[in-house]
Amino acid sequence: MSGTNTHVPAVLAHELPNPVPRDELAACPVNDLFRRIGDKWSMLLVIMLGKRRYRYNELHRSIEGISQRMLTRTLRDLENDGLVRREVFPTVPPSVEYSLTPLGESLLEPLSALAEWAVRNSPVTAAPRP
Amino acid sequence: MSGTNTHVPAVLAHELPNPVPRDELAACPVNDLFRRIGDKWSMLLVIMLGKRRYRYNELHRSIEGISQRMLTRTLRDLENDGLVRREVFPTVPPSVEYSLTPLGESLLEPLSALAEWAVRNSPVTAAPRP
DNA sequence: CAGGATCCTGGATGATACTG
DNA sequence: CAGTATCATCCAGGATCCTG
Repeated sequence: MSGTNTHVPAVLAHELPNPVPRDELAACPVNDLFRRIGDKWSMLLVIMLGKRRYRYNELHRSIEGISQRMLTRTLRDLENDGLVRREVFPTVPPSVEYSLTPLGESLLEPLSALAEWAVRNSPVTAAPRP
Repeated sequence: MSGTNTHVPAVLAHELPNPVPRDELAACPVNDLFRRIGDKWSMLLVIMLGKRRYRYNELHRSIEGISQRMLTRTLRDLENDGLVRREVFPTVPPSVEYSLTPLGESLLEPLSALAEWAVRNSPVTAAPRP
């Protein structure tokens, strides 16, 4: 992380064109990242897999409220994004293990900065939205 | 705690109960933060207001594709979350200026860590999703 | 066990028109 | 200028049933 902080990172401080075109918006790595892991379950899965590897039904049982459909879809997306590794063991019945890739592990670090901020300011931002 | 974990933040490394109950999920500051700024426009607005203060229509013109409805709603939400300050000047016609609160400014910092990660790994994660 | 296939709904977002 | 109000739309996500 940056010791001497230039608050705004280069990509963000970088002059935004005026008006900000839709393509530019879609191309922004930060917005892109958020669109990928900003959904309902991605973050939680990255966090859980950051602790240890899990099997499919293990995740399904562990996360109350997630549907099979969404668990599968989210894992597939994370896999396509290179954050999660899926390993199939040809046993009978089959078993599949999920874990973080090195890229996924590396994401935990900047996530921690955001997490710490969120924790530190949770009293402030805890107010429910209308 | 089951181990020494350098990169996983306390709140994340913290033992997740099994199964993870919905309340716990909703109460997680990180998930909560993402639910607040993880929408389509919040991030961009925080970033833009991190550079300078803007007036309403100035934002409207600057951000191609945003509707008045969403601009207003997003600004209101950010204001309620204490990230954005709204100042009304009783001129005729009225003018309203938006800027970041100190809290909003402080968010730019951890955001930068995430942004740097996103930029550094954008080639990897740039693959379009199906 | 680890999914795939379908159907369906609510909430997020957009479009448009109007106003103090 | 800075919004509000209303209607329309779209899709993430859930529920359910099925299978190699």
